[in-house]
Amino acid sequence: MANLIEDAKRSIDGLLKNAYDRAVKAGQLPEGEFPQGKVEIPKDTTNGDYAANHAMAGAKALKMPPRKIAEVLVSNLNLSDSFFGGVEIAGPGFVNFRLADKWYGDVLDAIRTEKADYGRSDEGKGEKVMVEFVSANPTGPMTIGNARGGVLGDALSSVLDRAGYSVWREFYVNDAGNQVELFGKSIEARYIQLIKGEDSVEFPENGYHGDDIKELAKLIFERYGDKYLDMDSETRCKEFVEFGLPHNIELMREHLERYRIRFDRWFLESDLHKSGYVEETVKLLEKAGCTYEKDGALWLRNTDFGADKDEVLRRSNGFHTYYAVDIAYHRNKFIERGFDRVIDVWGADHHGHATRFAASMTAPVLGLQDKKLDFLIMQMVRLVRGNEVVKVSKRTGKALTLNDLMDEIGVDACRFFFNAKPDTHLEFDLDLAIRQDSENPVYYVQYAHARICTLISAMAEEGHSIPEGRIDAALLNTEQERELIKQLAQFTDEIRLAARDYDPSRINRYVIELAARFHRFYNSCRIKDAEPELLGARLVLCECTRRVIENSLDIVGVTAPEKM
RNA sequence: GCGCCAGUAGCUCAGGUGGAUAGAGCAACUGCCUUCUAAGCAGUAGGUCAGGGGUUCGAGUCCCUUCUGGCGUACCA
Repeated sequence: MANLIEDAKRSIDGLLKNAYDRAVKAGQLPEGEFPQGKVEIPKDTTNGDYAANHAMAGAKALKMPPRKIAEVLVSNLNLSDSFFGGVEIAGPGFVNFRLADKWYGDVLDAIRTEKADYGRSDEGKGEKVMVEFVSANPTGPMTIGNARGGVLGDALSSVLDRAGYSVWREFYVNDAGNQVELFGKSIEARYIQLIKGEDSVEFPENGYHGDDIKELAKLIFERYGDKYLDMDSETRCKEFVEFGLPHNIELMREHLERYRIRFDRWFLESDLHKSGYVEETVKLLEKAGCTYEKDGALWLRNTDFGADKDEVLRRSNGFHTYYAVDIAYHRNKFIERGFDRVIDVWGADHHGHATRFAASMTAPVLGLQDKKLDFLIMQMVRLVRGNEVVKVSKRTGKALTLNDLMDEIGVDACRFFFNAKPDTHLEFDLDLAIRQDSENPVYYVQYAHARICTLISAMAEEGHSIPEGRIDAALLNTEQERELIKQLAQFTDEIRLAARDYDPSRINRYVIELAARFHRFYNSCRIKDAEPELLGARLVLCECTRRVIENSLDIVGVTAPEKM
């Protein structure tokens, strides 16, 4: 579980601290608190591989000009046996360190030892985290929005898992409530229309207009004929729902499987109703005096918890609102199932709900004081065909489904493309995305991987296998080789940051940069005609690069092809 | 009205919690394949970081304000 970047940074902190102590002992610096500085990787490598700003940060406390402090510190540095081979002072007082061969060798060793586990850390200390995502309504097929949420949730889960959290993926099935009733009525209308003709019955005003509903009606007719025609509407709708929901859920499961997403659990909303858990949770809030009655409905005093408005828990018709169910569901996640942290991946059209809901969850009676509820709010996807905006609406039934999209552009491109920064709108141009050419960055990365695979097997055929054991990193001394190794070293830290910020799209950017550095190396450093030792060292570098590309793509859920 | 998210090159976007001369990709232009995959590489050009104030050694990044776009503000979920 190596993180050579953090190791290097920590090491610089230690080296400077020792230098400071020596300088104080020699009377060169005033005694006091060692200045808290930051170690960074400069954009421009002429400023070294790592830059420390301790001298600048300590200028005030030590009452000396930063450059002078830097000079004293550097003159007291002892770099022997460290990761570093050189140091210089630059600009207003930066102390710039240059990495030595040992560090580069350690990076390659770590990758070769840890293999598929390279990139893992114990940052999360096994904390139990649930990521709930997709949770699409089972009343119809999944859409482009679900495509984005699916990748974000899945990649976030992967990143958290590798960062040392214990991760649980969950799909919440809204198989109860208003929209399910509407679902039944929509099938009913289509069923009757199918038998008695288009104009025989009016379609429900807010019903689901999609073709999938017609197909469900057709399926029912093919299987059971007109036996539902004389039934009373209520029973008929109930039976249609009982037929349609499992059918749709199974379809979603299939499509998500194709999308390379597998959930640990599909949690049914209806179970919360059946078990009485919703009722129990609402009673809890009622007893604690968090509610009041108005206009025949039961309201939650949400403003008491900092929200901007109160919420209805039980409608005047006696049914619980989604809001009450959501509170019960999350209470179940934390209390009954013991998750320390829950991350809900929601679309931006729910963000208002998220803030109010987060307020509700602080109600003391729920007992979630030491629990953590977070939201990953992703902005909307705007579907465009050239200059034309494509409307996405389940009701009109004209939305492009996730499955259609996978047919059109392939799963790899889909997964890679939707793993974009969550908090910006995603403009998805279908004309562009449908093109399977170099414009799509996924090919750029996959090409690098395939290039390495064929190279390694071609070399093997010529009798050059990858050497065992530690290689002499001093051989890999060109700028391109050093830059490539530095990028390989960055992987563990990149995962840590992606987990910390709930931003798995960092891995996309990371692996694109990794591929770029590999291509640069490949173009400037010949392998085939190199001296045997250098050839071996470069093969090791190739193999390490291949491994890290594979590990990265695995997080995003994209395949790493051996040839293209 | 109020709240959340965004505004960086012609287009799509990065910018590591305040650091050194703001970066990629695409599009445009110029080079590099009898030599390991040219789905690649090297280079040129392209900027009032939406506007205006402020905080400090130092701001794309933090604070205030104005403008623009998206979303939310249901006894729907």
